[in-house]
Amino acid sequence: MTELARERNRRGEGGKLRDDVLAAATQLLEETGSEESVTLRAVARKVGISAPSIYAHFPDRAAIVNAIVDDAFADFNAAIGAAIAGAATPPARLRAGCAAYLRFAAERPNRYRVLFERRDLVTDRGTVPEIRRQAFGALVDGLQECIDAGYSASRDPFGDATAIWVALHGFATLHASLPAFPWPDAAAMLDLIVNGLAKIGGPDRPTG
Amino acid sequence: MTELARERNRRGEGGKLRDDVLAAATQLLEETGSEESVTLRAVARKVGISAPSIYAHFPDRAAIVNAIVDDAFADFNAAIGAAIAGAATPPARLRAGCAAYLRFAAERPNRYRVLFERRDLVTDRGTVPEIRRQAFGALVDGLQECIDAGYSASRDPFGDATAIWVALHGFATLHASLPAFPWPDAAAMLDLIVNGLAKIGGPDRPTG
DNA sequence: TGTACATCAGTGAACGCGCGTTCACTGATGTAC
DNA sequence: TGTACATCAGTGAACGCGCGTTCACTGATGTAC
Repeated sequence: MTELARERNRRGEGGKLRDDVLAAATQLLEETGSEESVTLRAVARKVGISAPSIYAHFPDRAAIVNAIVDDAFADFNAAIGAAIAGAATPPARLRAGCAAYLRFAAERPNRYRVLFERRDLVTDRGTVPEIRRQAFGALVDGLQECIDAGYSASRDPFGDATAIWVALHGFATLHASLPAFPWPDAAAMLDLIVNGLAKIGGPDRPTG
Repeated sequence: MTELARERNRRGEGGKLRDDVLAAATQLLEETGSEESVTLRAVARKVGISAPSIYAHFPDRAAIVNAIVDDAFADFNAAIGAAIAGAATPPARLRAGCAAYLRFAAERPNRYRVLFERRDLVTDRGTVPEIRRQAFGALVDGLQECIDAGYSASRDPFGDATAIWVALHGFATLHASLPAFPWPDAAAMLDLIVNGLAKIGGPDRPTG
């Protein structure tokens, strides 16, 4: 990650450059928030190598971006998983997961953008890899838990989880795009979203 | 808008080129969905002029994009306004406005993107122009109407309208980005969002 | 009615830039004998 | 222990591209006399 000066790897350790390239590309993306700014030449400058050296490790530019996205999902899943694990009751777990979602988006907006705001997602072929669906799965499971334990009146956990997701995503992205808007704080927004859409009477209290 | 062949405007009608440039830029943006693709040269090619001619009408590239955004908001406001005007009761008006929001986003996703997904929004200086706040204002008013008429149990129309907005936006953008996801249809989503977040008992029925 | 001229709408070439990618290469490092 | 050599990690120059912007200009059009 040093800029310019960099020692050549020893024989057999050429693979280290791959990690350095990925780290530099990630940093570039987080600094600028723009996928377009992750150019081979910018990455090479940051790592301190020449641009063509990257071809030994990635077939093309798109491969770098793709690797970053999987990394970002891994972080995201870990953050949400940790939050859920730290809460005791089903509704607390649901809330904690959603709170972690908003926290991740607020603290690392450019990393969040990579998850769900990429233009080329539309053209992705085949099925979505498990790593990119994991957090949503946890949301559905969390809501199901709330239903089973009598906290939620939801009769369609998948649909209601989808509604929660779109609201969280909408808040996360608009909040980042329009900071001047008089947003409610994240906790208040979370109450509106979770209570309203997960059909939970009040925080941590059974409904009926 | 003809590609390549284009007759020189008569004297005194040079301003027509401004409209042509704007139309071509808009078309370009709607075709590609990417603001970056609205380059002076691409616009010039589409209009059938040379690139420097644009400078007679716009000081720089950013000015073109800005003009497009205001145009897009005008369309957006008109679509929502018309939908609201066509409904009779307060909750029907609220629903119709939200439905028009999702319809606009679904039918013209790239034009919608221009409204709330621009990266450089963050750097916009000063206050947001009225034209860019109008639709949200209508949403708040619509919810207030529902409260006044006894249809909604909301006690914070501004906050609850914000929650509705983020959910609509989240659905619109994710639906466009991830078409392969098993989305509920727009009407079902609308029910979840409006009923859950506007605190309306059922469609078109007073709550208590 | 004719003509000189100002003005307007738009052109074409050029600038320097950063980009992805290719190609032939260099020079240090480890290994086989 | 010394040395020839294969391999590995990476370089530097070059390609053609599209970009925003500048500059000096052209030629048609309308107007004043």
